[in-house]
Amino acid sequence: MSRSEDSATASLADQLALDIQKVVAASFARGEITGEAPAVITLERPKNRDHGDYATSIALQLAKAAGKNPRDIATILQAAIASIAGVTKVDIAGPGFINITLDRASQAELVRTILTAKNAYGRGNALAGVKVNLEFISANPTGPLHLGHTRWAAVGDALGRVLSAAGAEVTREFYINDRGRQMDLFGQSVQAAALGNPIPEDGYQGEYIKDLAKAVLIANPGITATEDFREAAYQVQLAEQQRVLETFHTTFDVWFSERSLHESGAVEHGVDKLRSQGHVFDVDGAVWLRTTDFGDDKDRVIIKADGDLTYFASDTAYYINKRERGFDICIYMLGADHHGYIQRLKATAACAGDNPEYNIDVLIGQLVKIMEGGEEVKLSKRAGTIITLEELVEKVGVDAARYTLIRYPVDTPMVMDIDVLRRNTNENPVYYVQYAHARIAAVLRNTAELRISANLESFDPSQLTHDRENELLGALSDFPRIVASAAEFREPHRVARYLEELAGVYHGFYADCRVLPLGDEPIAAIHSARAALCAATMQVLANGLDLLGVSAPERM
RNA sequence: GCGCCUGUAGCUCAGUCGGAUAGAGCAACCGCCUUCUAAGCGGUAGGUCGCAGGUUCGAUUCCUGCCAGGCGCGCCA
Repeated sequence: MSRSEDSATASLADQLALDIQKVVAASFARGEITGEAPAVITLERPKNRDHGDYATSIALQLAKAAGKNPRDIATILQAAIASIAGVTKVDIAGPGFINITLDRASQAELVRTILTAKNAYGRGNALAGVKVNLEFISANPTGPLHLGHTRWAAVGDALGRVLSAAGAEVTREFYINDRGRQMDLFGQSVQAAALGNPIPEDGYQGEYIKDLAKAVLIANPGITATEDFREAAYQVQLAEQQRVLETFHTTFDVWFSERSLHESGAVEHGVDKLRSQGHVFDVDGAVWLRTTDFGDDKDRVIIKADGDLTYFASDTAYYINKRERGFDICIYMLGADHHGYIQRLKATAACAGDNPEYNIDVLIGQLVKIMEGGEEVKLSKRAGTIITLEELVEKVGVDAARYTLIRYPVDTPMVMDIDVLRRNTNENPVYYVQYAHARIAAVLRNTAELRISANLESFDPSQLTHDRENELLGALSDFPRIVASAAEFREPHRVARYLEELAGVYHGFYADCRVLPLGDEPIAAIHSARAALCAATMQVLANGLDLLGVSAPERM
């Protein structure tokens, strides 16, 4: 990543890595180490506190090419690393790890960085200038949003925020499947319900169809044609989806209608474009795309022998349309039952002359199971036992629902236990994190009352030398790279896990480091330094929760 | 049959440029509120990282094969 070049935002760790790189390069220049100098030095934060603030395994990596023992390499570098500004100790451990301990006061300068940057702390420029189209949910407008959609509503929205934080220009898009057989069945079902006829065999059976029928009749008295029912019900259902998503704090920039794709001639345009790239052919009266040129199992039909367009035709046209609207990266978030689409979508991109490794990114979300009252709630569309987004929110609230859905990687199936999410204990991680935020808010209310300054004017970093303070500073310093990696890997759950870690570290600090003076103890520099550290922590918790679309309460 | 995902503590799960003694929460057990929010903190116990090979200084992580579970393979949408 290119962040390290930017000295204004370079963290202590980035700076240290650059300094070590110079030290290593100098050693190569003097011929003390032979082989090739590494292009970049990676630092890790050791799990064990005894291993210093940062560690690098560079000596182990260089040993073989240099024909030396890794510990000898480490010894060669030791003194020079120790002379880097801010480094207080360099130890060689185990097979040749170099463990580096930094001056605590210089680490505490981070508080200044955070309180100055405020809600910009954590933002980066790894994706600066990149236009991203983020498509998620894309439900049929033929019914309420259910549990599977809800996972994407939470994760997709959070990913959008994370990508923006990494500097990308993000457009969130919802593709409305408002065309084809499902829509017709939908229209017929609503019509039948409105007229009191039996709903067609393969139609929509859910209870909500009756409600839709009622709403449609009230708004359009005298309506009779199937088409009119379809259109009226479509508008009501779409508006309903939009309303529910709003309550879930998930927003879209573009609601893209599949119909508009056909009406605008985008499908023909897409076929032409693919044909001009040489990947379209005709067999048995149908028009095909040779996706097998790019790893798909079989070629795909775009236009059927009877002249109708396949669903795949819309997909290809839509992709090409996105690219022509100027998006560099098109991210698709699809359900587990669509994993067969990855190959053909990537092949489509390749057929269009794009780089399938860069221009298109398909994420597959696995299923969500629901537990309630100790047993799994069986979900079946046919039996009408689907759980809707709205019902989930009624049961557990927006924050708990969003947070829980986001904190797991999407490619693993997950289980939501409704009973746990209703509990206000730290079995429920969202409360654990929010509580840390509220707890700090309470502490800062108290410091303000005692006129203890949490301001930077009076901030003295040399006060923060306690192990707990140092640990907290270390956790705060991780935030920017967590955000960057969440964006890079499209994994917003990393932010949630990080927040749990940070909250835990804060709670530990709180237990051992008193912020307010005890009894008639006079107010001293330590109190205000700790107050500033609390304020910095609160800022990072708030920034992180904001990336997840979860509230950061001041009182609980 | 082919393809995608998963297999880590009793349970739910973290753990990506391969790194040191594999982590968290819950459940179990033992402690900590006459001064900041106990929705919290500290401690004990709990593991053949599905199995078997391979790659190397080093593998839960990368590769191959196998076993188990979930999902999907239409000129349907």
